[in-house]
Amino acid sequence: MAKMGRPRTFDRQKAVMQAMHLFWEHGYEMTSLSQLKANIGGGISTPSFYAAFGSKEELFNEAVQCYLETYACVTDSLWDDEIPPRDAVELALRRSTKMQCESGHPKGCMVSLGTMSAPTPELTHVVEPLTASRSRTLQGFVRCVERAIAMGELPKKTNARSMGISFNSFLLGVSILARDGVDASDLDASITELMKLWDIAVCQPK
Amino acid sequence: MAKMGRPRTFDRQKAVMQAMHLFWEHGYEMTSLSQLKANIGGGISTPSFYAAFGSKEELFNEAVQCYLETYACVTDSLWDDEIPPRDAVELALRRSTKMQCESGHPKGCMVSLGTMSAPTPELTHVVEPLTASRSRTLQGFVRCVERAIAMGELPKKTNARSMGISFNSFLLGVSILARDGVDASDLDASITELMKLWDIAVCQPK
DNA sequence: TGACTTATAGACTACTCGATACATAAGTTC
DNA sequence: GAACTTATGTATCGAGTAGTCTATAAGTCA
Repeated sequence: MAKMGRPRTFDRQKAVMQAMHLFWEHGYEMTSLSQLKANIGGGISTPSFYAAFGSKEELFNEAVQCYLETYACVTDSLWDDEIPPRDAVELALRRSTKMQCESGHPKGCMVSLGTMSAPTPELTHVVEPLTASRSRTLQGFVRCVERAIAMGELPKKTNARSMGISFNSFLLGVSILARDGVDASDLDASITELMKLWDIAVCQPK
Repeated sequence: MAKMGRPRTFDRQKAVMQAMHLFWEHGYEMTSLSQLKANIGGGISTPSFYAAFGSKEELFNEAVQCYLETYACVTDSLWDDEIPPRDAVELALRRSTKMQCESGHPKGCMVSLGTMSAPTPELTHVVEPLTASRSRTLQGFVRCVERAIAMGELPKKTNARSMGISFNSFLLGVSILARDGVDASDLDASITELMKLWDIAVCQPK
């Protein structure tokens, strides 16, 4: 059974993706309704926008959800117990960095850059999914180190949280460096450096 | 000789500092004139604002200059040739991280977070001093590694740019973690981890 | 004192923000 | 066909944006 009523003149799912790119680029507050409307299906009117998405905030939530289900999956390896923990960490770093430098979408990570997306206290709840995602990624890095300790790959005295924070902080910084135009190859080479942190921890006396 | 004309009712230098804190917290675009006016000397009028500072952009420039001359000095060790290069890197990381977590001012680094401060192309020139400062800090880290290589502390085959990017990316990430409320002690411990990157490079075969 | 200089306060400009009312167009269902 | 449902276009809302105009207050200098 087909849907009733006058059909929409634009592709709603495509519109959410376009909105995601705008929010990714400029953040929540700095992306205006005019921008969003202009970039959806070659330009739509205000009532069409509200009929389709409810409000700017609701569209943002959809856009964030869309990001988390697609681009943000580059760090999924952190929760994959079938991958050796060192590989899981390295894979997350390399995949995320590669994605952040890709062309075809804004540079950097929408989740990381979302820190400055809603600077006022009233808007904290809007970016809550981004905050939660950052927290989850940090936990993912820590988890991999803990898994390596449990497996006996890393010594028991290894400080999992400190190591996790090191990897995570590096990755957060990549968003800013990618925005500043640092080459993907340079960032990838620095991951090779960073992974030595893991290797030296392996050699540490028990 | 005293200054002519009606005296200002607020401390101009203090006002620049207050503006700096606001821009630091919310970024350039997201800090409104109303906020700035309300937070200067217990509240000033619009004409007073423009008489004293010229425009929002000019005040921002002064605020950035103020930041660079004060808080941003935490990384000065990177250019101090009297400090051994490893110490210079560690000092920059620890001082900056400590500063970013201090109370009494916004969390994180104004320069790092400035990436999202002016998301539109027309505003690129406004945040240019911040962009330049980020570039300079990256060069500072690379420079320390190069200095260590020249001194024979690190092997000649060390990739200075990769190592520099690793340290710098970590430090950029600290701004986001500090905003997310990660403890200063946890960040400091992760610096201890990160510095092992240097020590393993020292042990590398020539 | 009077001329000069500077800062102040209140009112106002043109513009953009997110969001809404109302009438109409374009489909499906009966 | 008529009833129903949904999307669209025009016009508009009140609030907030950065910034300006005009008049006045408060100081220094001769």
